[in-house]
Amino acid sequence: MADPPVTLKDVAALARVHPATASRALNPETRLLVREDTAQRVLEAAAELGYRPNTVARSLRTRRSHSVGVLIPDLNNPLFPPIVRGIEDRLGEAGYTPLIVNTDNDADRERRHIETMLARQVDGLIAATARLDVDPLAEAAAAGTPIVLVNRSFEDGSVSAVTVDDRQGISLAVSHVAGLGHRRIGHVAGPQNVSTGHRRYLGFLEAMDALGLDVELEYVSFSAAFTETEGATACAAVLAHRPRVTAIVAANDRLAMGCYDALAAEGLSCPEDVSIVGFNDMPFIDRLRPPLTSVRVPQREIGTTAAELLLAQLTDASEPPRELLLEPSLVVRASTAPPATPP
Amino acid sequence: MADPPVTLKDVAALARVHPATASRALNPETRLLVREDTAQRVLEAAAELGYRPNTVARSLRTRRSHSVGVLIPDLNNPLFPPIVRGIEDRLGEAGYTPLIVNTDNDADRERRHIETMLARQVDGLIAATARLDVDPLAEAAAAGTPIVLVNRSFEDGSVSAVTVDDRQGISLAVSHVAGLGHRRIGHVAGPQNVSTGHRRYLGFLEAMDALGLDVELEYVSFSAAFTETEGATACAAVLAHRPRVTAIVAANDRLAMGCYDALAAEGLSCPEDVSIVGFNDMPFIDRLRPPLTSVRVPQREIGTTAAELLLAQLTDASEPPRELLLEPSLVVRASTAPPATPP
DNA sequence: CTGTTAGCGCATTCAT
DNA sequence: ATGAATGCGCTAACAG
Repeated sequence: MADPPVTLKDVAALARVHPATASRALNPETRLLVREDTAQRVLEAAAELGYRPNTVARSLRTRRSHSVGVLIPDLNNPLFPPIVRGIEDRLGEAGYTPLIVNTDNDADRERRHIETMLARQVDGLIAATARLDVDPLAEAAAAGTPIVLVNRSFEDGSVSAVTVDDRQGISLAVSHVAGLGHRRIGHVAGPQNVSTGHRRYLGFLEAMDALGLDVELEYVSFSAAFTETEGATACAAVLAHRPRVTAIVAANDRLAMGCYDALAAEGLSCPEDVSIVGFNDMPFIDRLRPPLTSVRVPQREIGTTAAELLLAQLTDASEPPRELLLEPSLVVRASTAPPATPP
Repeated sequence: MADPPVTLKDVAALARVHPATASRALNPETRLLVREDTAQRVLEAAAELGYRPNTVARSLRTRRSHSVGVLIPDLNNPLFPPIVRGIEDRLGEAGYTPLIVNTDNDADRERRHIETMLARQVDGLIAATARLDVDPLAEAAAAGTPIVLVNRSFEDGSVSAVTVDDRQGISLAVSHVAGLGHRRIGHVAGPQNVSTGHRRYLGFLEAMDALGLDVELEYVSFSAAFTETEGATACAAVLAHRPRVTAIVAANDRLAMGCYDALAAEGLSCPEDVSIVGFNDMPFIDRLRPPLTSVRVPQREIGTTAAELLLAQLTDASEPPRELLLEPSLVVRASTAPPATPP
């Protein structure tokens, strides 16, 4: 059942060498220090015994765990799994293991998780959490832990970050509906204490301005969370204003779904009465009625890029922090159409 | 920047005790062995220095990593994140950390991941992977690693498992449409080399039989994967047969979505011409047109239960393997209705 | 109740 | 090219 695990010493004994030699032979980095044939003997002995190096012991000795903490708000949000996959795949290539946790964007949870991760001697952190107020991460960063932020950044640029160009994304959305002929364009904004919510709101103002369109304050409504019900509430507020908007850019897909609900409640239809654009291009969003036009973000690439940045820092501690901006794109579907002209 | 980390020895020195005493004072389990006031002194010293126990060193000494490997086919499949959350939350309460990996149901990937996890000295494994053929897990089980299977089980019952009662789930679906008056009921089955696909197919045959309904072989079509396109293909095959089915039970929601496509391609509508039932009750499936009737699986509970079973084994090695069957339920929405009676 | 001693498995000096 | 010695940080067994 549970045989005593095979250790380096066992391998060394079978190969009739000193454990130190076995260690050198087994480690690709140091194999050249060992004579070819003895190295071979060690390898064979290891294979025969089914030797599996004890990563824990190695970490204790080398002070590198080859593990990375990954902080995610909530894996149930379909936005994150692809990012996590990207991180996992890239880290895996480099021999690193991710420790994935959900923080629910809760400062306490986040702090506890960071604490246990540091106790587990993670070599670095990748954080996709989005609080702008309280921030346990900043402490870890200050303590010298290599960190890469995802979808957000620190004001002072002291920490590496990979973000999507939210402003450009919103600009794509606004330009699209403007190009269809819409002039009264509303915005169902996300919560402003979340970085994406805030940036997309700013992006909306900018984009409208750049196109020479006026932003009616009544055409902008803020939601308290990225949920359908919040989206519906905010959208209803926008729809109440006259003359009514003919297009709404939502700060994300779930808010956009809420917009669908609000339209339905008003007896309006999309895109005939109001065009809707979402953000994120969630899985299955193309199966809504109507299929949602949405800004696509390169989620997997976000993950691989973040891992890449972190690996660079882990490999070379002198690597300076870098901020990368990834490009979104627009996926046009059936929720947007030219505005109806009064008969 | 990177101060030398605070060790137990530092704490002991400040508290003017031996490191072993400090260790005892810091560990809740052994604190009672230390006099109240000295324990207090140690705690204060630890707090003052910001001591953080080195989990790696502890693991090496105690031979317990307090970590658990979690093998998931693919986090992008919305079925799994809730399960993972359940696992994470329950394990976390007990002081365990999950190591989550995606296997893509690929035997090689799975084997590699298991290998690195064992090298990292995980105390046990939770596996939600579903291959019925090749199986790297069995080896680990044989080697004495505590394992809990999710959504599948070994034939011999030698390993703990928590599964959903697929047969009952399908039975709920079949009974529902039968209760609406349907008699010609089809099944878009999943791949038969995946446990859920196979069990749901058997469940369909059983349920039909139990209701005294005949299974026309032409009303059953097997898909090669749980995807929309496969579902559409399989569904088209079923629809081709005359007299046409009036209801279809799909082996999961994505296949059901494919059924929607196939119906649309035939100019048929749901539920007027054909009722459709899915399985899993995926997020946002209620927002399809029509909202899909589906068998709901208690995903989070699957996770917590699996964690519970594993913790029991970790706490007491003599704990025998147990197989738990969780109950699904039916969520009725608008994709099912009584069959149309010919005018 | 506390100090002493020892060693978990490994990688890295330093000798030879 | 290999062996010997040492210690990463911690906890368990044994004294006292």
